[in-house]
Amino acid sequence: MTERTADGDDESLAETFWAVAGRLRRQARESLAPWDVTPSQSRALGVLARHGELRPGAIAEHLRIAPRSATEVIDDLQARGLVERRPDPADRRATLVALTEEGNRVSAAIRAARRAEADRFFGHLDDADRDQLARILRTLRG
Amino acid sequence: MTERTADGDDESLAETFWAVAGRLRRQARESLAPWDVTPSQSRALGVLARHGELRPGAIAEHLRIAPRSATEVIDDLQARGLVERRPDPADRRATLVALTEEGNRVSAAIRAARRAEADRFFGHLDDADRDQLARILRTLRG
DNA sequence: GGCATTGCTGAGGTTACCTCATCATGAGGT
DNA sequence: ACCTCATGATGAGGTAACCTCAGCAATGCC
Repeated sequence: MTERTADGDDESLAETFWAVAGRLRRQARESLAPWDVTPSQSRALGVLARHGELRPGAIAEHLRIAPRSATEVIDDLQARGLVERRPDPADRRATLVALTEEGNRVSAAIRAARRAEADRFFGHLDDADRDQLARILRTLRG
Repeated sequence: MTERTADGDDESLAETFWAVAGRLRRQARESLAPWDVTPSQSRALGVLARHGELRPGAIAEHLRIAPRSATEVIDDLQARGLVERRPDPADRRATLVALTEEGNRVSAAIRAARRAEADRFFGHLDDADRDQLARILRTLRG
């Protein structure tokens, strides 16, 4: 049985997975607090930092969320002055989203913080386990 | 580079982890649809099925959420007739939550469905990888 | 009998998603 | 030129799953 403080409930892989997800989510939120940026916003910043200016639809694909949801994230980032929208010269229906100066700065800072956070979180694992985990997760990501 | 359909964004472990979480969440929701039960409700049912009647606070601990949040989940389950509350004879402040007949039936059915879902999801992995993953996640769960 | 503590819940808020409808533009046919 | 369908973004509105903070009743302790 091995009851400890808040359980050993283990059971399914999924169960354990969600427990870990919760922990990670809390920690991510906390580690991003200094910039007043939520986890999903920081993911969007990451995509922009890596790929340069993109259309909302493309951002949605990268984040694997619905286009409408990307609009929302972009709205928030724009409100914080971290990104700006400009018309796409190639298609007047479309919009291009790009990091602002500030967005670049914050994005870089966050990148560092996220790395530290990840180290703190995944640091309990040795290198071999971290590699295993990465490989297995990539398989599951589909 | 290896751009495919919706990216290879890989980057951090955390990033990949969330992508997997999203997929798992969607699939869980879908596989529970026949019973009109949400994932978190099904987790609560699981706890009750495993431990028998419990107080809301204890359920919260098992689920690793705030007590107030457990109240909410229990409300929903009660509204669907899957659990019932009764006064705790040992402490009149407290309440005991127990599965109803229906709750037992549904809980069993869901247990099966969840297993099938997990097989579908984690089935892409061979046994060794599944074990690795379980072990590593348990480490991270803390 | 006071007094802090515990167990639960009301009120209200947040995050991160979703679908569906709408509107402008673009691309293709006739 | 015109009509039609597809596409890009967004408005409106909804949901799940959490949270905190405040309040009430019952307990435990001195």
